[in-house]
Amino acid sequence: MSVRVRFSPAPSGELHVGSARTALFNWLYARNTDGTFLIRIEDTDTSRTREEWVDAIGDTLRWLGLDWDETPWRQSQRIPEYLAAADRLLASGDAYECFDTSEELEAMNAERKAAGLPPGYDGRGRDLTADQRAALAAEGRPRTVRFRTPDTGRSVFTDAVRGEVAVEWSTISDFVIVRSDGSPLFFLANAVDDLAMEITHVIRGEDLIDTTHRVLAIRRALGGVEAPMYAHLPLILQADRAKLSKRHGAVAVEDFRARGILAEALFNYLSLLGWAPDDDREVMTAPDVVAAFTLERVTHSAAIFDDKKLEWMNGEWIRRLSLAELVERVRPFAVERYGDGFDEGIFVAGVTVGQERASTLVSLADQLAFLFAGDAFAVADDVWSQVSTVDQPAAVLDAVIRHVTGCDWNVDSIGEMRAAITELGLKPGKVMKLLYAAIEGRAAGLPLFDSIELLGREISVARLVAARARLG
RNA sequence: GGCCCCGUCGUCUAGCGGCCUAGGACGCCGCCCUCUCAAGGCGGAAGCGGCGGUUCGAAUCCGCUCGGGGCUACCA
Repeated sequence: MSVRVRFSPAPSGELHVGSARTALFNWLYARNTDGTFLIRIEDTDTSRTREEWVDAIGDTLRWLGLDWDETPWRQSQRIPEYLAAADRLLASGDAYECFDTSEELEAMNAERKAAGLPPGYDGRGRDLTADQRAALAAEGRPRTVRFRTPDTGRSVFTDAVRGEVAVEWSTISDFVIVRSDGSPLFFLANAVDDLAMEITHVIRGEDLIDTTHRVLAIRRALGGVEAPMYAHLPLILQADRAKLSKRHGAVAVEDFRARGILAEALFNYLSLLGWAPDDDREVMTAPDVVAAFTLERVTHSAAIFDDKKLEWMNGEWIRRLSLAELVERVRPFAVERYGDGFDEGIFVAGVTVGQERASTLVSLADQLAFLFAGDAFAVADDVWSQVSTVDQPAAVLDAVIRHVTGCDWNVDSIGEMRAAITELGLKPGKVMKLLYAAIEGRAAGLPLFDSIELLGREISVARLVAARARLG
């Protein structure tokens, strides 16, 4: 039987890295097994769904390199299917109608809490007669449909990464599957669709592990024979071990993209959060990961998202890109910043020099600022006060100005300024930050000699002279 | 509170009874290279949560305990 997996995002915001990791693992499994990767938009909660997010999530998945195989399913277009399923459950007695108001339910839970009982529906609507239901409905009370869970016994399923997972049915009370506004809930839609889509493997976050029992119960009641294999992935946590949230920096994939993280790097990094190949490889291409991916090697414990390691990996990928490719990746960030003074030749030369040490596309684009600053170039006060404290700043600048004014115009000749500095009895490394600031406006940046060559003699000398003048 | 899942360096992980005086990577520290450094090279500190068992032998198996996370909605 061919593998069919699905990624089912709720379009209530941008794609979260946790969701992206779930999508990625589904995709990896499908590609590794030559199976089918499907998308299902879970938009039954109309109050939280926004159409723009549907497109945005698709764009993000494509950017990450995750392609899907068939037209995405939309739960909002399948409401009649879910309600028909609910009717069948009603007819078979697996579900029943309830007419409790939210106030009554709140009061019920308050009572249970006071009595030391866990919260949950007490089953008060289970045995209403048809007449009673009609009467309650006539009162204008809200009508919901609840699924009837067993009172005894255990629910057991085998998870591909966790093994056997079991829970007592007595701890799961009857739950709502159709809201009072007539719309279906997650559990129902999930069971109906996994059946209809012939999903063979459900790969998702561990936060959903407890819902599996309920979805599986509905599935069985609906006549589903063979259940899909479930695989619950460890959660991704932030540094304080709490769930990833917007309060703690970037959590949306688009945030990383905007920061200049490469899709290759995020793909690679996310692959290694909760999974590892059976060797020491870390920097891996998508085909490498696809070839090595198995559910058996998915790890069990929650993983903390390490931004530092992501940045390191991003640098690795920046170095692996061809120059032409890197230029195209940096371009939008550079155009955004230097639109007016943008010069293609200078830009490409700058990226060439910066590729070796950059960690993000944004940091690389930022380092190019001095090349496009023109007459607006200035060294910020805080930078200046930090770099002007080197030994003999005036003598250093005088010597360098003299050198740059007269030397041949190539990197090696420009670099001979080191000798001029040494002659002053100084170690070049100790005073270079002054020169970096004078030329690039920052204490550290693109390699200086290349930068001076790129800038040209006239502008370079002018900037050095300006710095000298500032010393007084 | 109840239920479920999880527990190897700060972090991601390798490990599936002897190959482990626990390996790799990020980060950190030091040194080197050197024109800054966000790159490169070399080296270092750093971990099996705890307690009992099983066994000739346990990071690996079992129990308890402690700790972390998740769920407990007319969200998904």
